[in-house]
Amino acid sequence: MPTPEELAFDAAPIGIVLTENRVIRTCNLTFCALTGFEKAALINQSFRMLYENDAEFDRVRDLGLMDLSAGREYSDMRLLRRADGSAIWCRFRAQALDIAKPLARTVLTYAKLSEPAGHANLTARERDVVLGLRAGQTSKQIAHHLGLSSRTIEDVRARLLKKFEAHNTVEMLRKFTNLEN
Amino acid sequence: MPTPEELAFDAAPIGIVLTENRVIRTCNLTFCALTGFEKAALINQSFRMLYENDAEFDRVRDLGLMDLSAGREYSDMRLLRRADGSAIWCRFRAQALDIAKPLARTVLTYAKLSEPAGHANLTARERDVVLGLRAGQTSKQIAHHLGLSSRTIEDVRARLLKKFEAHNTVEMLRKFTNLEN
DNA sequence: TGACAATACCGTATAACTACGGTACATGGG
DNA sequence: CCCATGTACCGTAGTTATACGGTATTGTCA
Repeated sequence: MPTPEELAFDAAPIGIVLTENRVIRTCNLTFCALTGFEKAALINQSFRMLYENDAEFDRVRDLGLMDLSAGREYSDMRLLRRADGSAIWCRFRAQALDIAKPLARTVLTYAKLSEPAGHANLTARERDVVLGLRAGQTSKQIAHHLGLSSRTIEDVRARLLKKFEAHNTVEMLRKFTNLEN
Repeated sequence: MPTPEELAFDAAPIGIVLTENRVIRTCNLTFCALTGFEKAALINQSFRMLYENDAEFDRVRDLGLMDLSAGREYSDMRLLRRADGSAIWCRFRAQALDIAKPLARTVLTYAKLSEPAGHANLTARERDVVLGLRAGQTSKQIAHHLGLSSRTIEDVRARLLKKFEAHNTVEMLRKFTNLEN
């Protein structure tokens, strides 16, 4: 009988790995499915097995150390080597448990990159403006907040109205909220 | 003394939530930090508390049902409401534990959208080409595989060389691998 | 040597996003 | 009634990515 935490860990929509000094201590089923390895083939193995060669393995080590040592998460796009030798693009995230010894215990997540991202694929600027609109700000207020011309905000708003096939902001925000109809 | 799975669950670089019929059964510390709520304030509460209003809550329910019922993960970009009333943009992912009853037990993940994404911010097309190059394919072979002109692949390769400040493919792939120097 | 590959340029073209200028019109509140 | 706001157009301009055409040079391998 698994605990709720174990359930969530194993069935999470992304791959999760706990490493100790770059040795895999545990991983979830999603990570096994991503890599194509059995869980037993991963546990207590060096992460080296998921890299092409020693050089690659050595170089990635120092990659996010600065962020991890500062308690920040580290993230990049990288390839995950699968059991059959193929590789898939993933969004990689890492978080250190002890910022004094970042590699002593690290939690890594791998999420397959799908890119089209589905329904509302908003740009960073569009997300800025949606945030302002939801807060009830006028174009001029949003513009001031972002250091832009209010004219530009109106352009972004027009693009948002078009993307959501809405005729006014209220309708757009409603359609945004349910992301469908 | 937490198990390795509990450690990985709590310290994962993304927020993880287990819901049962849209009631939060458990979540990790990262999700608490994202929302600004204490864990005790979230457990056994309806997910409703993380939405602006009932209408929004009702509408998002059916959003990814088709994917979840098919055993696929569902993913979109959405806002997460925080305890202080502010909202942050997240990459949202959902996976059903039982595809017959998708909402009975669902694991949700929330990852803050940072966008610049760090070091090598490759486009989908650039990732296609990197995959081919790593497999030792020539431009013509990659082009054929992607249904494009080999000339276009050469353009993408040129862009990759520029992005990585490399003078040839081998150097580029080396710099790509360690994502730094 | 001759074919093929990679690199390095030249050019064109389209699309999306960003950012700004102007004008016009409707609507609602002080 | 005026002014602010939102919506809807017109325009320009720059960037990036995509996709393709050409040519030229170098280098390697059979």
